[in-house]
Amino acid sequence: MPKLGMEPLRRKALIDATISAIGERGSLDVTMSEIAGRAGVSSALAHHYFGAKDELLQATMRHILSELNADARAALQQAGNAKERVLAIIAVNFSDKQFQPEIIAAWLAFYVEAQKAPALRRLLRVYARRLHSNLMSGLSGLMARNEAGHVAEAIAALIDGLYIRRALKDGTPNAASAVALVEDYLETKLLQHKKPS
Amino acid sequence: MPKLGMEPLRRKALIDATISAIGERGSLDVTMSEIAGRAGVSSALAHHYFGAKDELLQATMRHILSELNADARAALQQAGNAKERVLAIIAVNFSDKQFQPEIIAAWLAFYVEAQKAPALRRLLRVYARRLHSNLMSGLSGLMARNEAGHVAEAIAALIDGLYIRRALKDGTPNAASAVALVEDYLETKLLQHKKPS
DNA sequence: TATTTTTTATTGACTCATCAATCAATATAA
DNA sequence: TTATATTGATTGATGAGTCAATAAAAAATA
Repeated sequence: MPKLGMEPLRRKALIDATISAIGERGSLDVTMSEIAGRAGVSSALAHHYFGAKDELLQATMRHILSELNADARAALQQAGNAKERVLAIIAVNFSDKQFQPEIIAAWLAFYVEAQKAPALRRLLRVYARRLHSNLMSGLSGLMARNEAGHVAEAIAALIDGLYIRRALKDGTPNAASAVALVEDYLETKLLQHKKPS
Repeated sequence: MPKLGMEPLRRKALIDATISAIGERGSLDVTMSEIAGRAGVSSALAHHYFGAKDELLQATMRHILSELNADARAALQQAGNAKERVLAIIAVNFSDKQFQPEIIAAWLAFYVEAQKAPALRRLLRVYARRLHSNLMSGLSGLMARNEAGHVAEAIAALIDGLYIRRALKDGTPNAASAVALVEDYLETKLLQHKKPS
């Protein structure tokens, strides 16, 4: 059993520390020392493994994105029909794992940072495209293609909007009501545009 | 004709400069010198009139909020019936004046800053409440009260979501399609819950 | 009106704190 | 004895906030 190097362990710990630090401060204005401290190492080591702060932030965003993606894939696997696919994607975005203060704060902060950092902007674009295509994978079986496109846009906007609004409220975010709201929208649209089968 | 002091002029100029600086940088990471420079004064003067940077940022947020509020009031004045009231509020949020890159960037940045700055958080709460009650002023005439509440929540989330998503795209934001999306949602809900009259 | 006096407007230069990034030095393991 | 892991101490830049000094305008007084 080969003993792995420290690198992957440290990277993971630093990324986790970054998320929790961002979650607590509510913004990317977190020092490398703060992050390193949470991970139990010196700031010099953080620089050693990530080079610059930007890269650590990018890696963190990439991590959040890939977790979300993994969850989405798994959920789609379980889904039996088209409608369940859509519901699955909605559910993933408001799952306990995703819809928690830390992660929400990180999303918001990264959205802002993406305004000046092209690398982050690219990452967020990837996320937007993936969300859209995941939604379409279900919606296109339920209504006309162009209609499905509009509904996907609306659901995506609803999700982002609910995230941002949740960030404003105190206490534990209530995922249930958020899901209910989005599902209600979907239900309404399904009644309106039911594809003849 | 009394010659007014410089204070109101400078304050206005500094707030405008703040908005444009935030718009360009895409975040609140703007120096006082940068802002002061844009307003054609020294950073010392900015401190003289506003004390601290936080206060300038708060004043800027308050300014944006009050402009939006003024527009909303004016639009509601014009509206004849309940439905027009709702449409008016939607229209205001995507008007040329509000739905422009600078203002959108500012909103986004302020949302993030509100996570740590209680004063800004309070301001955003006020905005959220006002938007909700403005929407309700029309919706409650169109459907049952509890249903109206849900629809108002959804419209508010859609608006915030469309703002945040627009920030990601390049080029001039396309307000028309955003309005169409929200209006389509409203239309659908009206068909579904039309109040018997 | 001409003058001093006071208030308002404005800035350059400075201080102080914070932080990202570096590096030489040390410890630990292969 | 070479590669990996780790840090304390340092550097350098940046930027908020202060302050004493000057300019300009307004008010008061002669």
